Amino acid sequence: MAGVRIRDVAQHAGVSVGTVSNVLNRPGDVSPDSVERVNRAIEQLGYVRNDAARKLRAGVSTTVGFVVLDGQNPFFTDVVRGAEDEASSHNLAILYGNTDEDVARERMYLDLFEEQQVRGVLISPYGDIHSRLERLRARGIPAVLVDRFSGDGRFSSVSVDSVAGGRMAVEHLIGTGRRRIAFVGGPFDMQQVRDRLAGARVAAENAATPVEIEVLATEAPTVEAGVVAGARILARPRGDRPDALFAANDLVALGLLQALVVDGRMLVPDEIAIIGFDDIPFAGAAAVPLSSMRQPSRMIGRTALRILLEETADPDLIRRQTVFLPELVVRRSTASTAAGASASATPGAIRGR
Amino acid sequence: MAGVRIRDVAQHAGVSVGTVSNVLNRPGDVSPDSVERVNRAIEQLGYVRNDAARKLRAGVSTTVGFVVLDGQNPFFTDVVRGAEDEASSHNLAILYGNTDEDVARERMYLDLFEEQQVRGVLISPYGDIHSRLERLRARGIPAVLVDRFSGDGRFSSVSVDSVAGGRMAVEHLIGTGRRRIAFVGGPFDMQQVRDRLAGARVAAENAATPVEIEVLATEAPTVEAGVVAGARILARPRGDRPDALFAANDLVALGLLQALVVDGRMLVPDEIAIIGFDDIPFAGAAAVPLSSMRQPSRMIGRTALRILLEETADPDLIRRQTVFLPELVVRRSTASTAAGASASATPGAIRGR
DNA sequence: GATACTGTATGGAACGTTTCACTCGCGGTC
DNA sequence: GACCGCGAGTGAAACGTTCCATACAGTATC
Repeated sequence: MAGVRIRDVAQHAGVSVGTVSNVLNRPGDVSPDSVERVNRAIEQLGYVRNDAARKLRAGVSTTVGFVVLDGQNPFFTDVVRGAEDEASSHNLAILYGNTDEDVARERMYLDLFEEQQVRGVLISPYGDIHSRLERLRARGIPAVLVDRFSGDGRFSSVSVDSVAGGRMAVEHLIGTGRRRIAFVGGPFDMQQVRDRLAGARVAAENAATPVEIEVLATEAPTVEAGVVAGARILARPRGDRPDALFAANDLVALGLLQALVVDGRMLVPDEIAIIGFDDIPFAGAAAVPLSSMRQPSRMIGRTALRILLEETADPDLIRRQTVFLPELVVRRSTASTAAGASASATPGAIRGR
Repeated sequence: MAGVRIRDVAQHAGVSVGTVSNVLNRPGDVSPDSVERVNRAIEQLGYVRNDAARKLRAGVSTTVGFVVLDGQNPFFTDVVRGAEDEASSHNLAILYGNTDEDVARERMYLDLFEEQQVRGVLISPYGDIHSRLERLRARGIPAVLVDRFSGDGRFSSVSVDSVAGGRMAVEHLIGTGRRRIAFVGGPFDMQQVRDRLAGARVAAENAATPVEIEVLATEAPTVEAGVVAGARILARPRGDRPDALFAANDLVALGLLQALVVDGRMLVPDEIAIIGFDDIPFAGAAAVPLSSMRQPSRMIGRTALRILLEETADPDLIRRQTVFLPELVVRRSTASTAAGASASATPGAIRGR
């Protein structure tokens, strides 16, 4: 179809096929004169390297797979963006797969990527795929876990310290005077969800005055699930409601926010505070600007890809867990009740008429 | 590296290499008995097809490229999701590239995808790449434009009628009693931006009472640019401000919304109405829930991929432009001044205390 | 009984690159 | 002047599939 092969270039430039290949891959080993002639021929004929043949013979791939848990989540699109930046600087393309928390899809993409013989796989895992990843590695395809700590150290990982994040979030809530705190999120087979709750509990236990953490499980960490959970909270008698919500991520928090309106009156932050996790770009633009735990998402992507490349270069490289610390970003959704009046002074705060 | 090749499978199953290949590709042509034996051997040996070799020989690729203008924009992540769904049902993987409105990146990804010999390319173009795409097509790689109408019909395209959308948006604004309308967006070398403005002008001209459309150009269709534009509007004396803003997309609209707060008082919708475009999931969760023109984003992705596959099957297929009509979604950000009091009855509306 | 046909299965060529063992010329060294 | 080493280039094998021409056995047709 394409028509112009390396052989044509060689002929046109008056050199052998091998020399053209050398120009392409190790220009230093070829005389400047030949390099020049070959490059001109490539230019003139519009030659484009056939990656399939290259991959077949050299066994080296120019693509990296990225299996993402939730591609709609701005946090992940940021992570992907970081990985993409790093990848493009190495002339790699990204094979992208969105699992939407579906084990079957996850497996499908890993199969697909294995057939493709990608250079490596970045994955924010959902199901238990350790053995699947081991098999990939046995075939020379390393994997790096993204947004998940690899507890047993079998794989390198890049993540944020969710336990610390959970602790910081709840410490902040307690610091603003909240005492009846609920954790809203799920499913609990997601490591991050468990960790954030665990951190929350640590903060609760360490508090000077006793604090209880109630758990409101959601089916998924999505806006819709947040809305549902918010409605359930509203359905309770007033005195029985929590006075602060720690959402497993910003999507859930945004859903809660949407739901917590009674008779046109927004309960946040005066009756109920909300803090999310991720600090997605939309958190600050929400109905009530959302406090959140910021993750260095692009950096996570970049770092993960870099580690992946190091492991492709040396498969026996010792695994390492990279953990970033999240950063508390305070906005109006956790303004303390006492300071409620002064909240209107907060930039970007919204006071109704 | 992988180790187990089709030859091993053949040996293990006691058939020839050709037969295994037939089982893999045309199981109907092989006796049930052989199919069974081969499949068992594949299972036992853990054989995985080498896609590079397959692609090299058969000349058929199992990946599709998707070059996206702005991967952070939820509209595009939705479109990608739609394409991905369709792709995975054909056992295709998506090579993903985010150009971020950068001509160099755009070209880089097209080069990369050409080397990869993808089955086809889905692209929301930024620069002028018609000739580049023609060349791809000449090499057997068709392309379908996404979110952009192909005026000259050289390529198939899937998009939303931006002119109609712009018209509907401004008609709505006029219907709520606004008269001094500004269009906020840019850059104007983006087709969609131009079209939306053109539609807005049509609505303004058709209005019973004369309406002026002011144009506030932004550098990019982003939240940040929206914030900047909003600040510029605020800087004007009150009487000189528009009473309605039509933003080129929801990101810009969200930025405007963030900026339009004076002394803690939100000017939207009472003094200034805002309507966006795309109806991204976060539009409804914004500070003031955002009216917007909804695009069937997933459907756009699905459709584009389907058309692409049809064109790979028959390259001489006549090009076609698929255009969806956007849908007006009214929320609080365009509540009419007169009806302002009743706005609190709108579900999800937020009234301050 | 010869012929044609059908359903299966086979072996080997071909896809376009990379890589490796090799050749060739040339200048330097003993 | 024989030998060595080196830089530059060559030619052919190999990567793991797919596909095609072919073979073969069995059955239907005349």
